[in-house]
Amino acid sequence: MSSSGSIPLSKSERTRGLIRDVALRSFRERGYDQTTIRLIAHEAGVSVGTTNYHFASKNDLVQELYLDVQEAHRAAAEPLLATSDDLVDRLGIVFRTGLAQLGPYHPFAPEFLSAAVSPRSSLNPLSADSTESRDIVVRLFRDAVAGAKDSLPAEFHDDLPAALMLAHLLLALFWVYDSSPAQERTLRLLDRGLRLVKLSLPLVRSRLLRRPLRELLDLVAEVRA
Amino acid sequence: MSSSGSIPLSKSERTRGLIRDVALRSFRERGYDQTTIRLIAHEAGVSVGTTNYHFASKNDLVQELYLDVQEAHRAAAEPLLATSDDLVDRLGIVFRTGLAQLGPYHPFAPEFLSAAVSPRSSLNPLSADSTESRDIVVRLFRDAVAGAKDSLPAEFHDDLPAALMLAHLLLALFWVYDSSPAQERTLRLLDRGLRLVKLSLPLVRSRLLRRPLRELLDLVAEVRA
DNA sequence: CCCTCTAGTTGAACATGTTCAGATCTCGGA
DNA sequence: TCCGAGATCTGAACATGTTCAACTAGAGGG
Repeated sequence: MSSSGSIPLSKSERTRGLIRDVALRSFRERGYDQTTIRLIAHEAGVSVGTTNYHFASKNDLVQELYLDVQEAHRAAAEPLLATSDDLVDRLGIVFRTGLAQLGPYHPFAPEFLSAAVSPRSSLNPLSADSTESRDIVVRLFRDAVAGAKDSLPAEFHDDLPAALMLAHLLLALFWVYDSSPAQERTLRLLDRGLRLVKLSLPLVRSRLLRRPLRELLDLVAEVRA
Repeated sequence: MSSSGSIPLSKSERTRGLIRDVALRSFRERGYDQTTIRLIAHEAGVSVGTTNYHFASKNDLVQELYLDVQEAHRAAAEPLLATSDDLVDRLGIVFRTGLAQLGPYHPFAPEFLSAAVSPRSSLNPLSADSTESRDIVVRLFRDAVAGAKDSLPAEFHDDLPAALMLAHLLLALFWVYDSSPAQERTLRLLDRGLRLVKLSLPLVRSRLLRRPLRELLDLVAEVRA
C-alpha cells in the first residue's frame, strides 16, 4: 500500500502521502460521496487548500485508488494464469480475479460509477488519465490470450485484448447493478458467457461468422473516452 | 410538447407547466449541468423554493424530458414498423429511431449519463421511477418481435423485449462515447450487429446454442436498478 | 547568520442542489 | 362578501468541490 522506500521523505512527500493514505482508507470505509475533501483534510490534520494543492481534485485521489486495485488484480491473476493453457479458462481467471478486487467496494459502487462513467471524467477507465491502470488489465488479457494453446486467428490478436478489457468493464457494470448476495449472479453470468464462448469458438474459426465478428471488433476495440 | 387541453388550468398547474417548459427548453439548449435550479427559477419568474415545491428535485425535471423523448421514439417507430415483417429489419427500425431521438442531445450526453447511470438515481432507465418511459421502449420491442413473420422459439418471447431494451441502452452507451461525425460509428455498429444476428439466427433455432443463450437471457432480462 | 525566493499552506469565497420555517395567496363555505 | 385552512411561494441556510489571494516556512546563497 504505502511505499516504504529507504530515502527519507521530504516534508512535501510526507504530506502528500498522508493525504493519500487518509483518502484511500476513507474511500474504502465510507465510499466516494461520504469522503469529502473537508473530511480528508481534517483527518490528515491539514487545510482544505492543502489537499487541493497536492491533488488537484477529488478524482485525482480516486485515481490513486484505481492503481492500488489494478495492481492487486495483477498480483491475483498472474500466478493463476500459470496453471492453465486453455483459452477460455485463462479468460475466466482474469475476469474472476478482477471481480474479486471490486468485491469490498460494492456498497459504494453506484457512487464510483457515477463519477467515472462520463467520457469527460478523468476517472473514466477509458480516459487518457487512466492509461496506467487500464493498461494493467489490457496486459493481463493479452497474456491470457497469448499463453493459450489453441490460438485464435492471427487477425484477432491485436484488438482482442482491448475488446476483452471492454467486456470486463461491461461485466463490472452488470456487477454494479447486481444486488444478489455476494453478487453471485454476476459470477453466473460470467460462467454462462464463457460457456457460450467455448461453444461458439469453432464457429469463429470457421468462415461463417468470422467476417462480421471481425468488423464488430474493429468498431469496439477503439472505443475511447 | 405542452398539453393544450380545453379545461382551464389552475394557477398551480400553470406554474408547474411553466417551470417544466422552461426547464426542458434549457436542458435541450444548455444540457444538464448548465441548467441550474436558480436559472430555471429565474427564467420562470419564480423563486428557487417554488421549483422545488413542484418538482422535488432537478432529476424530476429530467424525468419529464425522458417522457417527451420516448413518446417521440414511439411516434417515429410505429409507422415504420408497419412497413416490414422481417424480424431483424423491425429491430433495426426500433433501434435506429431510438438513436435518432437522442441525436440533438449528444453534446450533453456525458452529463446526462453521469446523472442517470447510478442504480440509485431516479433517472436510471431501469429504476422504478422510470417505469413509464421505459415501458414505452419495451412495448416497441415487443411489437417488433410479435409482428415478425418468422417468430422465434416461444420460450424467448417473454424475456426478449426486456433484453432488447437493455441492448438498446448499451447501444446508447456506445453512442455517448462515439465522437465520430453524426455518431455514424454507432450506426455502423448497429448495422454490423444486426447482420451478425441475422447470420446467427439459424444457430439459435438449432439446438447447439439455444440452451446457453436461454440461460444468459434469464440472467440479463431481470436486471433492475 | 541573515536574506530571499519559492514550495507549501491557509481559510474565505463561490456556485451548486436541496431543505425548511415562515409568509402569502386561493378558494370553498358561511 | 368575508374568513380561515390548506395550498403555494419565498429566500436564507446548509454541505459540497473547487479556486485563489495572501501568508509561512524552509532551503540555499551571501
